[in-house]
Amino acid sequence: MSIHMIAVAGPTAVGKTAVSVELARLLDGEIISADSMQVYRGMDIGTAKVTKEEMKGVRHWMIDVLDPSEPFDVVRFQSMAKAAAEDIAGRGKPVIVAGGTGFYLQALLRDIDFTETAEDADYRRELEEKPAEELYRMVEEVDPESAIAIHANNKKRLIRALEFYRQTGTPISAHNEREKQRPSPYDTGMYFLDRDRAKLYARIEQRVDAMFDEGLAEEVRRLYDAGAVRTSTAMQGLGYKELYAWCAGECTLDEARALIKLNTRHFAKRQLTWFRHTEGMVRLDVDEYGGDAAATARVIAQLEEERQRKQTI
RNA sequence: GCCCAGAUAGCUCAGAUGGUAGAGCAGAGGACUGAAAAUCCUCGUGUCGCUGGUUCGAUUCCGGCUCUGGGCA
Repeated sequence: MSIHMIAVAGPTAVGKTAVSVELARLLDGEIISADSMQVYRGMDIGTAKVTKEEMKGVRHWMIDVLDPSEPFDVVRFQSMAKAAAEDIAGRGKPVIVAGGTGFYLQALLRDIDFTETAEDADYRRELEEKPAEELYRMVEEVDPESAIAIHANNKKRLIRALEFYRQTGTPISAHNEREKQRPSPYDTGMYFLDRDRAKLYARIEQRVDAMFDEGLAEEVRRLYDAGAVRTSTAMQGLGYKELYAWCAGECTLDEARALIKLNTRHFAKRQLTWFRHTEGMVRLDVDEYGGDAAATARVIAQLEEERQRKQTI
C-alpha cells in the first residue's frame, strides 16, 4: 500500500498553518512543513513559523532542523522529508504536507529523482563569472533542448544545466523529460488555498506590520550580529534580506518595511502561478468558508474521502 | 491680492519647433526538476485639468477659469 499524503499548499498569508493543523487533528495525521525558510532555527517571526500553541499538539516535521549558516536545497529537503513521511506512514498515520514552496512539494509528492552528484563549487564559481550570453552559447552547444526552454537571461538555470551536463554527461532536458513522465508513487491529494487577491494583499501587509511589532527587526539584527552571511540561503528569505540591508546601513527601517510588503506580494503571486498550473491541484477559496480554518479542513477531509473512494472503484 | 512654476496611465514623471503620447514603479499573466521566500520572461489608450480662440488640425500656441506647489505682500 502506498503512502497516503495530503498536500495543503497556497500563497503566503492565506492561512495554511491553521488549516493544516485542523486537518491533522481531524485525521490524526502529522505535518511535514514544505517550506524553505522555516527549517532554520532562530528565524521565527519573519517566516511566520508555527508556534507551539498553534501546533495544538500536532507533530510537525522539518521545522527548526538547521542552523541559518547551513545551506539548504530541494534535494536535502526531499531526503529529509521522505524519511519523515516513511516514519509517519509506518505508524499508520496520514502525512499532511503543508507549505508554500511549490518546488519542494513537487519534489516530495512526485518523488522526483535528483541523481546524486558531488558538489563542484569551483566549476559553479567559474560559470558565475561568465556573462549570460556566453553561458547561453555553452548550453546551446551541449543541450540545445535546454537552450530552447531556458531564457538566455536566466543565469541561474543556465548554470544548473551546464553543471548537470558536466556531472552526468547527459543533458538536463532529457532528465527533466523523463521525470515529467513518471507518475507519483504515492497516494496523494493536493489542495491549495486561495482567496480574493485584494484581501490576500491586505493580509500580507497587515502581517508584515504585525511582524515588526513582534520584533522582526531585532530578530534579523541578532542574526546579523551573529555573523550571518548575506549570500547564505537563509538570508535570501523575505524579510531577512531587506532587513539585512537595513542592518548594513543601506536603507531606513521604513524603506525596508515597504520593500518587504512589496516583495511578499510578488512572491504570493508567483506561488499562485505555480499552484494554479500544478496538475491535480484543487483550488479552495477560503472566503467561501468564512476564513474558518476548521471548516476549510473539514472540506478538504471530505474531498479526500471522495477522492479515495473513487480510486478503489 | 500679486508674481512664478506645475496640471499627461493607479503613482512619479518624460515628450512632440501643432498631425490625439511614452518610461520607471505599481498591477496583471507566465516559466521553473540540486540557490525556489531564489532566478527569469511577457504585457502600457490615457476626456494629455476645464473652457474659449487661432488653425485644415491643438494635449502641444494664445486668453480666461479651476486646482496644487513656491515666492511676495
